[in-house]
Amino acid sequence: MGFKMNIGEAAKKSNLPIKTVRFYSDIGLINPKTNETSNYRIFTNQDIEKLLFVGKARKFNFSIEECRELLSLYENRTRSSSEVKKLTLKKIDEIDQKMSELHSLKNELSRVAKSCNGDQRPECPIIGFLANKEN
Amino acid sequence: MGFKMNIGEAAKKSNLPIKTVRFYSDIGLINPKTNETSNYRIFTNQDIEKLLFVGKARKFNFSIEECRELLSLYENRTRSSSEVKKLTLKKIDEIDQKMSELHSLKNELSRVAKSCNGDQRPECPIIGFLANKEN
DNA sequence: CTTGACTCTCCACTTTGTGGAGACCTTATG
DNA sequence: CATAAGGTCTCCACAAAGTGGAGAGTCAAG
Repeated sequence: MGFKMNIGEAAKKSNLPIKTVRFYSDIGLINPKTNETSNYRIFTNQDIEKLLFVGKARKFNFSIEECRELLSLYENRTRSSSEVKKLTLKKIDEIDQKMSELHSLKNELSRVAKSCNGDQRPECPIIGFLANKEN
Repeated sequence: MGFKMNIGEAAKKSNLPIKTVRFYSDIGLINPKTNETSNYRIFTNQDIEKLLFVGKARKFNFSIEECRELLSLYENRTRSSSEVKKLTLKKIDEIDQKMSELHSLKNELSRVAKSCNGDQRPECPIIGFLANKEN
């Protein structure tokens, strides 16, 4: 029987807002026990581990559903590591995609921004560019 | 008096889904007239211009509220182009920020992915990495 | 007149939480 | 023991930017 704690301490230990911990509990990402009389959630160190895990994975752009998946891999250590790697490589791919999109976005915006003198006169090539049907 | 059309044609001409056009109309980004008897929205070529403008700006990561702002500059040509340029440069800054975030994200993920052999064995350094409190 | 295509409004759902209201529980203090 | 403070509960609403569907009304053609 490990250490038990309420949601406040769980939040502190996992570096997550209380609201977020409650949310993760609501959607079943973690399943803390409940004190039947007080209705308070009871967190174990295992729950904290999971919360830390999720907090980290979320920072790395894994979605909640992906976290759920990773969590099940995390819990079931008999599964192969290839599944985890697959998910991670997919994430890297998505990041690459996003980066190249942002790159061309920036190029186009920089181009029009450069062509705009940014003075008090009303003529603005940015507006013209955005209003143009073509391109 | 220019050409008038219903929402279906407006959507087609602006390359936006009908639902989206209706949504933009609901939030007052555009203000098509309404046929009082049929309750159908009536779009002019001016409205199409605006929709194209917004569609373009949205692609360039301008938020709806920014579009609203740009639209007012677009309508009021007496305003200075410096406001438009300011908004655009802010966008470019945000894109830079996002890109550097994604960059470090990718670096870390690539690092752990490389260290994972991705075979059938349960040991997985990615899981270990994500589960680690530190870092 | 009826059929089919089009449009209307209203509601729900998406994602990942955040904020608040009102009620309940626990602990400490007087 | 009573009360106050602080912690927790559930439920509802909101964020952005739409998307999907239900049920009803409209329009044009055959």
